[in-house]
Amino acid sequence: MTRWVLHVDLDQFLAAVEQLRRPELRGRPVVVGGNGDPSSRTVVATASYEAREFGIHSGMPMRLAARRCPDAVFLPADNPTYEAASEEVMAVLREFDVVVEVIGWDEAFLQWDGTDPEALADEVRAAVRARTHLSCAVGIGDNTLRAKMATGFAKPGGVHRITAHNWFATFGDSPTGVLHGIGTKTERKLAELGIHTVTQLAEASPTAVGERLGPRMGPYYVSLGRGMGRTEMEGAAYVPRSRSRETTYDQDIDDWTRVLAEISALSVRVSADVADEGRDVARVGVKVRYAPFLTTTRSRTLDSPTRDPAVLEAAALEVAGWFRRDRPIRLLGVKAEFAEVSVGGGTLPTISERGTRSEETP
DNA sequence: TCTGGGGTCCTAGGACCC
DNA sequence: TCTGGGGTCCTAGGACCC
Repeated sequence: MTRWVLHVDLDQFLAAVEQLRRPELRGRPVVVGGNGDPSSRTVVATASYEAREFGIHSGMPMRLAARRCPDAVFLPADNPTYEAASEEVMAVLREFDVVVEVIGWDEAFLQWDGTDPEALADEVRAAVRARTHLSCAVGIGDNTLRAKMATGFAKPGGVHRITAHNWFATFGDSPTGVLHGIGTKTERKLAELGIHTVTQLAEASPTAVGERLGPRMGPYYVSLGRGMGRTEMEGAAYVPRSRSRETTYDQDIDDWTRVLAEISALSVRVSADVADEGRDVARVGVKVRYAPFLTTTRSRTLDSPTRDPAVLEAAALEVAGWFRRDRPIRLLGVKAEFAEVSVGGGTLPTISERGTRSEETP
């Protein structure tokens, strides 16, 4: 028996769900995102494979997507429907003899001890397809990182395995940016240290990298280069640390009376989410993005934790009052950070215990 | 091509206390 | 007197991910 991690990733999830409930959309370029208006200030959440052939991909501004494929079907994101579809898939996964850790609507890790992970992957794909009519790819690894990276080779709808045996053969010469957890900024900083490839990162001194990139992040990045990841999944229900709501306006806002009204409205929405959560809030934050794209945040710890909507709104308005008012605003946001939570005997860290959290990776 | 929304964790500096 | 060292909390910002 060997410990395996399977990374299950649904193909073009949002577009697939839309094509499922509207069969006339099958085979057509479908773009899901924002309010469905391709002229609004939003980005693509998911593009169907047909749309990807026009060069449309997640994160791309809607306006550009519309220019690349004017005949695509543009749909608003219908989150409740995607959540429900996701729940169905996760329920199928939980029927296997595995520990399921949900990563997002369309992704989950499975922890499994056995001898033939490909056989399990095939069973999982078949079960998901039979029960939900959705297609998924499965990456197999000896830890989370390798399983996740394997999925890139498995898409769409296939299976691929990456372990310590083929890690360096597969990624050794690749740029560090291919690693899950290293983005463009970190890739650039590593390059400044003379570290360009995965192999070079693996062989780097964790301390030296830590001096440039932080005492925890430095050694963590080196571990990524070595292909290290978790082998124990978190099977317990996810407990959120914060809830937030934010809106980008199609027209910049200049009128500060309107700004405060929007902050109130956002705080009401956050309070509703907080009420659903049934937990007290310890800190309230406000985010302001000025035109053209300058983002600032301010926050305040409450005198005592509360879920009282009136107190949360008053705090949000107070914090909003600390911002400069002399330039147009394109985005406003309100965030609530929860006080400590106890879950099944254990306690999640309080806000003030941030930074002392346990290691994620060896 | 002017760049969503909802999250997580880390970093660093200053306040404050002993 | 111009000089400490550690520890915790708070805050703003950074980076990354789905």
